[in-house]
Amino acid sequence: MTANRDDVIDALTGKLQRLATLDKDDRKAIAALPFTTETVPSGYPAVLEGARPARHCLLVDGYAFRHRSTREGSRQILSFHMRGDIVDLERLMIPKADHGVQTITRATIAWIPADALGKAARSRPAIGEALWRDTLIDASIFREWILNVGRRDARTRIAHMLCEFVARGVAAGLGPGDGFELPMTQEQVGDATGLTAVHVNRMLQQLRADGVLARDNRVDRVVHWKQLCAIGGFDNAYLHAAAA
Amino acid sequence: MTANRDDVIDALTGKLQRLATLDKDDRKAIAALPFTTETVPSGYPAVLEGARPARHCLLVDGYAFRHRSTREGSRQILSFHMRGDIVDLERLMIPKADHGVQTITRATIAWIPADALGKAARSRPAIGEALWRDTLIDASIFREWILNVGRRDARTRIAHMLCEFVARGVAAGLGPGDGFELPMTQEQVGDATGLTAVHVNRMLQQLRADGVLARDNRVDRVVHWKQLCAIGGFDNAYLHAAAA
DNA sequence: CGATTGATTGAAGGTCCTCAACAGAGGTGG
DNA sequence: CCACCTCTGTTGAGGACCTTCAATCAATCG
Repeated sequence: MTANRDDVIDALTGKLQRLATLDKDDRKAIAALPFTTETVPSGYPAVLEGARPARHCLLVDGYAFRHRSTREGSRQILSFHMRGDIVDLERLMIPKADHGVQTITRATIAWIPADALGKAARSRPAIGEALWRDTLIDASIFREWILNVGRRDARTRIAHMLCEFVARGVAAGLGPGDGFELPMTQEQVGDATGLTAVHVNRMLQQLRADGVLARDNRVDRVVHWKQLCAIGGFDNAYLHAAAA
Repeated sequence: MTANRDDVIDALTGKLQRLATLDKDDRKAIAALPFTTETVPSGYPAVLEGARPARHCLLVDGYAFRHRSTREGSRQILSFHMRGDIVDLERLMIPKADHGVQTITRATIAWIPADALGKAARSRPAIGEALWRDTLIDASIFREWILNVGRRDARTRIAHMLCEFVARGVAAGLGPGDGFELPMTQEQVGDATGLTAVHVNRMLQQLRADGVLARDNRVDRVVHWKQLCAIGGFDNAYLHAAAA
């Protein structure tokens, strides 16, 4: 959990080279990026809705999510994030945050000054391309979530969301699919899927009974990822090989 | 409905200059873009899911939507589109279409070769910026739809979706908010909101009884946009002034 | 002019929500 | 070091929102 400089650069380089072909100078430009690191507890509001921070939030360790709320105050989680993700990349072009970011677990964050990242994107085309592609894959994931929340029943919906989470975690090098630990609470699963925590609880119990999840030590793990994908109707094409 | 060259350039320039400051050379580059136009009937599948077309689809007249389906075949509409929208911009960076595009009404389409658009985006930074910003606003709209489908009840949800549609139509210069004509069928409203056509029908009748919509000649119109926004809890901030 | 599309209505039912209570783990403060 | 509180998960009962199925009607289309 300690944040050394190499680890931060590794996280970012690893992510970007999955998105575009980087040459030596691109890597140098990434390694030259200024940043400051910070370790924060779970539930930490890294970006506030409506703010205009002049820095970007790179997640180096731990998990986070983006969220928005209705007028009445019910919360919707929009995406989950993990190592290597810049959780507020859209502010390269849109200064005002239209949603918040919060950590799920204790997390290590690297703050990158907005102008430095923007400059890298502009001066190194491959970096700009990687970042743009990242935002486009983000959008593709949002589209899948609209489908997920709009048209799948609770069990399928939860399974699908978890499959994506694992697929992206595997791509980020956080471990194999089978055995992957799920860090989010049942309430967070509910907020991500448009369900109540109570109903999520009952569906997770079904998934455990089906043998695709297992809970021990107060933590759920995926024990049969392939079957979970089958239950969720998960097809990773929409991740566009950013999580192959 | 006839597609003359100026009208196409107008549609695209009008859209892009809402997204970035364009100078004379930028405008020239836009005006120099090659394209072919086509007028297609309603229900025309402009882009097929899974295809890799080498051209972009600029909507010059009429309406369209993007859609995805679950394994079981239920369809979800992901966004609506209108004059000036390039409905498949993400393929600048992502070659394979992960969703389809279909017209709602008879429509005029301008097909722009992918390499020409990509070249314009790269050689003219302001154009690249406008296009990137457009995709990011797109993503912001997707996020709002996740919230809409996940956390609002049927009546509010439909009202919100219609408010956005009108707001974007007004921004595109298609008319004033009050009196704005809704071109989509009730089934399409259902597919966009994750509801059945039957329930949409009942909710629309409520909205008519509330005096915010009126149907005549088999077409619904918004007659009290401001109140519709109030019902839908609509706040246009997430459109980021692309539709002020 | 039959067939199709879109809108409408009614009845019945199911998925998911709301409300409520409780248990266990962990953290906190006296 | 224990009492207390909070957070997360769990269970049960009842109900509401929305779906499903079905039939009808008007308008458009080939």
